[in-house]
Amino acid sequence: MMSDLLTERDAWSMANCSIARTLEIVGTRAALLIMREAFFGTRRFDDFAKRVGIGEPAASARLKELTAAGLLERVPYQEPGQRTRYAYQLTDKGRDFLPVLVALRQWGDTWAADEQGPAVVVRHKDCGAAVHAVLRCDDGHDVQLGDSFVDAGPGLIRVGPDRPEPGGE
Amino acid sequence: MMSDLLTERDAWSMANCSIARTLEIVGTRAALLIMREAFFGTRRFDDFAKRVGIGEPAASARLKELTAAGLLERVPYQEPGQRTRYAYQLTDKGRDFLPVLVALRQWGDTWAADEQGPAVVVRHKDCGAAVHAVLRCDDGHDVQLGDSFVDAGPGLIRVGPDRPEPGGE
DNA sequence: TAGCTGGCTTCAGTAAACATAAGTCAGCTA
DNA sequence: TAGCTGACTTATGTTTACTGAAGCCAGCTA
Repeated sequence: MMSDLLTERDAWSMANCSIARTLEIVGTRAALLIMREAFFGTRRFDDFAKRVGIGEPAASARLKELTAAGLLERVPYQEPGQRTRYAYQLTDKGRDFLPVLVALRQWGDTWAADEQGPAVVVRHKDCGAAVHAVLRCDDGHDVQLGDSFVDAGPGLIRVGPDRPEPGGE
Repeated sequence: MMSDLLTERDAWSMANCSIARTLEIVGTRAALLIMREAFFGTRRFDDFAKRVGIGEPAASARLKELTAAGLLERVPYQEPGQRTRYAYQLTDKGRDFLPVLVALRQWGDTWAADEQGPAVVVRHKDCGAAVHAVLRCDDGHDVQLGDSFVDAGPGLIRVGPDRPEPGGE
């Protein structure tokens, strides 16, 4: 679980952290639940507010952020006898967020589940079996928990020396 | 991406939602970044505050919540010539959260990346190849984006009728 | 025993994310 | 043209998550 890199954790900066940068966009409860709803198929403003359980101003703010960030797009639609309206729908960028939601749901199902079982299940279109998020390496191996370690990437910013962590693994 | 269930989305309640329940525990930016640091090997109070970039009161509050929720545990340790101190370390419940962080990092690497590439890479212990979160169904098939749909689970609470979503897929 | 240090807690204030309620506006229907 | 509806926006207030600075306590070292 640990590499030598971690013994010099203070030697690198988190200024360039993909997790932190992702959370700048979807770091609120409401934004993540709006993404959940978008995957459930919700498209209309009022429905987002109602189904996420937030007020309209909050829905407006979060939808605007997610649209500006490119996870959702406003597309015009027209129902017969109605004027043109706009629906919020997932872009490719937004659709690619599904693994995060599946992983969150999966953790909740495992560790914070209701007695009655999960409310919703994501299924594979082809076979109908339940879908899970799993870890896999580029060589194609399944990666079990504890079988991975954190390494420096090309964008790592080093800033100074470090002291060792207590205990060790 | 959509099932017939979604055309009756208002017929089910999200009172029993694993994603929402998970976000009750780790729904803040600081809590998620503390979990990131825990996987990086950080164990001491001051280091969490410094490396996450939050104040000590915020670190204290979030660490207390994560400990109470069982993702972290306070374990005593003693360095030579020092008194007994406590370190925060991941429990099984906390370690099982890794796929969420991998998925978040992966999305950030893809869609909000720095020009220089990612700061850190998670690697497989056995082969050193980079680790990714992928979706797989219980029948063992890889699930591509768009090849899944949302279905009712046993814990679904139905509440009333619905109106159709605009547009359709 | 007097400091020093790590690991917090307390205090006071700010900022962000929310709530509720009311208002606006476009354009279809009557 | 007058109302109605969906989709917002605006106004105001509350709650939650933070910040910085200071204080406290245990126990090791001098």
